[in-house]
Amino acid sequence: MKRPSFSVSVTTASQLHDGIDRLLPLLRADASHAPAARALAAAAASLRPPSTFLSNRVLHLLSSHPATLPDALALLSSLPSPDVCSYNTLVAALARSPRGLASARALFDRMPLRDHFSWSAIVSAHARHGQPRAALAFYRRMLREPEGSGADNEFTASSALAAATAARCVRSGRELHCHVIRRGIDADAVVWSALADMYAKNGQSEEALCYFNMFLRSGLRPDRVMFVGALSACAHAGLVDKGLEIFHSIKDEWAAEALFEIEPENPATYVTLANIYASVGLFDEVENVRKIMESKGITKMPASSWIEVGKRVHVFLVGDKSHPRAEEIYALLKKMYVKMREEGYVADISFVLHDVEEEQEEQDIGYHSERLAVAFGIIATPGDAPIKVFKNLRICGDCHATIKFISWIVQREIIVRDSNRFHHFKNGICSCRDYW
DNA sequence: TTAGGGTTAG
Repeated sequence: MKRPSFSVSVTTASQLHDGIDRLLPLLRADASHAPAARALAAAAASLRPPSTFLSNRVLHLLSSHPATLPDALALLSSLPSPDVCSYNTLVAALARSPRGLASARALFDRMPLRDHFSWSAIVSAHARHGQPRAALAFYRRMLREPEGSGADNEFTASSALAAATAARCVRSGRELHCHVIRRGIDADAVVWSALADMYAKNGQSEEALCYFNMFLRSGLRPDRVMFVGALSACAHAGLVDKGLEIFHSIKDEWAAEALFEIEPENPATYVTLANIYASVGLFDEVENVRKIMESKGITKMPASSWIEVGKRVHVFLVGDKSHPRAEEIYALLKKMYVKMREEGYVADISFVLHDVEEEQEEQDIGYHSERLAVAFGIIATPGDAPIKVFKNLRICGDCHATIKFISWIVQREIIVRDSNRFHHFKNGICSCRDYW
């Protein structure tokens, strides 16, 4: 396979910055870009006047792959007075490398000054390298030091929580949880994930799932780490149904996003995604999808249904009242709904995308175009003829259930051809047997 | 004015 090529022929600072931006992802993925990174570093070193910002970015570049990490260390020791940011870059890079903990620690100890970046790097370094108690000790030391109390934030706290979990130290974990609340740094997605993981492993699955719900309530999309936490909470507590529900929502989210790669211009792609968001209560995301469609000028075809009566085609939209016999149509549907309720039927409003009051939702769904067409068919055609309705989009689940019911009440055969297939409704049963 | 730090089953 052809590799993206990269050549260095840069002179100005802005060109060097641009070069770093382009080279960083390449080097991360592939050590064969190491020579290019070294050439860029050499060019940056010869730049006059020297720039601290640029040399720190070069440090970041070189430390992004184990192959050039020694170059980064050499560069650091060649700098006359490396600032706190230069040190932090290397401490974090060493902490990421498999055997770099001792060197990270040595460098941390040598630092003339430390800030919250330094502390979170050293705490997470120990947690990551299987030394959670040392990580907690660093966190406590940080809180004691004059420079350290200001360094206590979401980053250090999430590392400390993970360390308490790894150390199986329930008491430290609880203390940290209280501490985080007192400090007001508990409104953070990564802290939530760390807390969820901690409670899942403490055997408090309900508590763990609270954090998953926090993601949903706050309109944030749970990321892969949160999903892992929520699923393992379910696994530990034997919450099979809840676990499956979460699992399916992941699979649906992944599939819908893959659709954008394949068919970014197809309105159905957006509608599918919006439906999935709506089904898990992420109404902010539903609204976002709508806005994206609007900004791209992608419009969804409005749903319409039609029926041929007396050599004329009668077309209906949702909530349509323009038909001359609209009053009779709505009266008939209302009568049907009363009967349905008597039979214990409850409208399934999950098919409505908007986050509005429930009653309004029931009304929206109650007058979908296919029902209007079916109702018109009942009042406008003789009692023994089948009612044939067409719809440009797929029939909705609640309409499907309703038309089944209507076919039973009025004892008429109703045929609905939607964008996917034919549905033959007779005696309260559909030919698709509810599978379509 | 920039840049550097966090959470993870099986």
